[in-house]
Amino acid sequence: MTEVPQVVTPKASDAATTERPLRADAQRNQAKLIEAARAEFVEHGADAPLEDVARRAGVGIGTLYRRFPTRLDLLEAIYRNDVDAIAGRAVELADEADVWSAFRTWITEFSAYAVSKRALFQQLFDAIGKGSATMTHSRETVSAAMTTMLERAQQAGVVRADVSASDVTRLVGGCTMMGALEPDQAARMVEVVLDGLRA
Amino acid sequence: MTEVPQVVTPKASDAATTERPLRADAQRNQAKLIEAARAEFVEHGADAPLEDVARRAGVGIGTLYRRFPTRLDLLEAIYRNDVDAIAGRAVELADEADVWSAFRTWITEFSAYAVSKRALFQQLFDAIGKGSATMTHSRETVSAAMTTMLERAQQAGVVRADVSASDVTRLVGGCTMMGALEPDQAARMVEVVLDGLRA
DNA sequence: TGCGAAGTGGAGGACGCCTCCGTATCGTAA
DNA sequence: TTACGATACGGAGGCGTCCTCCACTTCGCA
Repeated sequence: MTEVPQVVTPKASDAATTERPLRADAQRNQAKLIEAARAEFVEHGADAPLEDVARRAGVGIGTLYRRFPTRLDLLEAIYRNDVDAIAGRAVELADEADVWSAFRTWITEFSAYAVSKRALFQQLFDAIGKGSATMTHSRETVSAAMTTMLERAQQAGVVRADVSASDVTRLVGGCTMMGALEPDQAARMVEVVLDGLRA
Repeated sequence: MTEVPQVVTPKASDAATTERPLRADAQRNQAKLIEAARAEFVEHGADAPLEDVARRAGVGIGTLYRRFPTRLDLLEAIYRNDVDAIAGRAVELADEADVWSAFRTWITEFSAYAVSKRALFQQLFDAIGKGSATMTHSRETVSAAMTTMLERAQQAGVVRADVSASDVTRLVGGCTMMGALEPDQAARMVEVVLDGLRA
């Protein structure tokens, strides 16, 4: 219900490291594992048995462990995947004729997603540190998407011109990440922020 | 180093429930278990084997499980214990001649403790919910201690009069609980707050 | 001092974690 | 197309932790 991401981008080898790409079957399995893990973690919490994840993905437990040596690696992969999906959603929404509605939709989806995964983020964040490649990637990706959405909305004159992308990120982040809020309370706060942003 | 609490108050049956008190040996074991669990969790993280906790306490694993059916129950007991210790510390400090120094010490210790256990709290909080007896007890106890410390400091004229206990709690809480801060960064923020509070 | 209630301890079954290596599949070069 | 090394797969099994269960011990009241 608050699940935004579905897009499984097999992800071309990103960083500088010159590793040869995964074999085709391995790539398929990796994608299946991420998908299965997401589903399993949603249904049974973030410490569902990894054997169940492997079974659901239709691969052996050994394959899971080769690709994701720890549970955290799996969580990290899901997270990256989700961040990419959120950015992808911004691209999709860029086609919408109603610019305000597109902006509004994106912010709402983004924050709903953030709320639903707050505890998970905290855990990841604590474990891998804010300097990690994943966190940098996440910051940059979200920031780029936010900039795109915001600039379009500002050029169309539906969002006030005196706020920056980082302001908006901080505002929305503040509504969703701090404290243990009820989802609908966070949603109300986001409504207020959106109201404040509208030109 | 950031470990404030040592006081193990065996805790008279608190709520309304008319349960007969624990037998003396059971009470001793309960205290030993809490103490051992605290030590074990500090040394090996919050998912140290419960068998080790039992061994360290010098009791059987069965005894541990009878008293604390889940790991969370144990964490909860430690937390309650700690909250009581912090409140106890406020009482101790009420004797200090230098009122400002006492206030400052208490706030510093309080926040250092909060920072050191932030992740744990988050976990507990998410698991048992803010309406739980433990959380209510915690809120009330801390609030009472804060009120005591603050009023004394205000009457002595060392802390500005226009702030309430809940303001201060929120300020300090804000420095310590939000985001994944480095301990010394949090400490600096607390310094700033203290500076702002001084009359 | 005796006796029932309360408490204890730890063996053992269940279950999840993770490794290891024989087998299968891929992809490239001829 | 074949052939062959590199790459990847699967899952049995060893290990460690969880948690239950119940025969035995201890407490504390009369």
